[in-house]
Amino acid sequence: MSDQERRKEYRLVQEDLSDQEIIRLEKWKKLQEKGLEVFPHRAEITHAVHEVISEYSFLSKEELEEKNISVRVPGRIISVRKMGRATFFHIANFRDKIQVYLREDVVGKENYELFDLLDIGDIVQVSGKLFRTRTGELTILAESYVFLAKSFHPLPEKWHGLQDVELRYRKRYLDLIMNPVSGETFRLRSQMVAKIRRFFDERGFIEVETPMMQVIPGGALARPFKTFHNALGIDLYLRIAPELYLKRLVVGGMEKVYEINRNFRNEGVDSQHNPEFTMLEFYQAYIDYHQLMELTEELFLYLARELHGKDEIPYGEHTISFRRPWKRIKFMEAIREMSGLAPSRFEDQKSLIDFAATLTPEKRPLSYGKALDIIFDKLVKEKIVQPTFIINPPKEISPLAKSDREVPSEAARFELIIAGMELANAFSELTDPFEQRKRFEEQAAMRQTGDEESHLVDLDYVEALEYGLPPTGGEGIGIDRLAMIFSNQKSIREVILFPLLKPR
RNA sequence: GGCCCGUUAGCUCAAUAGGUAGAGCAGCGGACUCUUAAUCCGCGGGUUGAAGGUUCGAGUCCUUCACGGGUCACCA
Repeated sequence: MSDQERRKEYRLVQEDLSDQEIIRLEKWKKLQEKGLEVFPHRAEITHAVHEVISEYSFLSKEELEEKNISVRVPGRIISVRKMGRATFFHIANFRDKIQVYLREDVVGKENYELFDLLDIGDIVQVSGKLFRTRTGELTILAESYVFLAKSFHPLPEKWHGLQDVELRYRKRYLDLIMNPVSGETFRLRSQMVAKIRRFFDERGFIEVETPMMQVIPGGALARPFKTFHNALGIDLYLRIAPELYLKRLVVGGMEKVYEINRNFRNEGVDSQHNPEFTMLEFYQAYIDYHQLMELTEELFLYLARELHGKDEIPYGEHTISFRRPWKRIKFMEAIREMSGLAPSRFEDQKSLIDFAATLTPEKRPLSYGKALDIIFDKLVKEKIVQPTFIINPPKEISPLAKSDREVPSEAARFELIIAGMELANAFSELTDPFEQRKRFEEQAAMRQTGDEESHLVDLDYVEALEYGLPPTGGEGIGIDRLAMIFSNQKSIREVILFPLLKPR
């Protein structure tokens, strides 16, 4: 058969086949001709790779010989060292690997030669006895092996792994096969989420799921994605936050409630933002935002200890300490102390607003509160490294929060900043239905002036408040960013398995 | 969306000043029964992201486009 005929016959997705791919397809055909099942249905295994390691890696060479342990382990071939009539190779799964020793005098000439039809990347099951090599590595002395799956494409280079960032995101499976650090990051994320659930479950919270598709997207200041329901003939929005639904549940008597789920915001993509991201929101009746700060400190310290066994963790150039108590500083003081602006700049509100306007391309007139928010974001946030609660921001940028009891222009709210990123946002929830309605109407007025991120009026939610929302503290924590902190990653795309990319 | 950078063999990267596109890994053939980036000998592998342009000659210079990374803007 000519190369061209082969290329036509083998219908791989990728149309131009390399020599290496044709060779792999030919080898696979030969396996077929030998009567081997080329797409087997199941494998009878005794251990996964990591189970062999966790159960037996502490046994010495002598102990292994004495115990004579047989295992049947599946894995992907990731490296091969052939020396005539003996071959060493490693099989791997996720982030664990184990060596296999294949000898012609053990498996027989025919089975040994069959190995020539296998390639790096193929998945096999190896049966044999555990032993230690001269250099002490735990190894399976193969007595037999079974073909489980063919890899028709060559894997990336063994030493450097897969470096191309775009390919790592588009073909995450290759990243996971080749780069152990990546597997470790996602394992840590999974454990982190499990620990968060345990933390809240142990404190009597119940986990719920609320609508992702909403008629009025609320609970945050952001632009939504729009979609359409055919049968009902209505516009729907992917949620920007679960907040208003969770508070309806507190009205209904769920006094401690949380949700871990996706939010969608129709905004830019960068190292700290993905259009869909995972958010933890929790609400506890009868507590205020000061008690939420205590709870937040507890949660983060618990996670640091459970995931890393210590109170301080490295993040880039820094060491972040979760030791309590964390710094608390008023929003306005943070701006005065850290923005680098001269004290005289704060004497005149109008000139401050004009200055803030120079920091943003926004053409609309800014309110005083919005101007302060911009100055905080641009000049202050990035300077904060250690966990810091920024408390009492302006009320007008906090339409769902109670006012501070002493300074009514301030909100009973905090934002948690770590490593220059906003990790959490929390407040004493506004429970007064009349005030809530007024705030919504003010937001609606802002929308009239062109602010697309202002909150929409949600009278159904106001009606829920009219039935009585107890005093409640509520908080949202960005799970992706939290995973960044705990896995020491600088880009949100490193902690999201399939970040949004333009289609190829 | 603006600006800067990148795109060369399956992968990781080279290619002085514009002058015949190379190496390592991977692959193929051979030697080799404790190797682990195995080693040794030999061989094949490319529309240099796409399309134009300048030039005797373009991976290299110019223009446009595509995708990605960084940064700024919006935002958590």
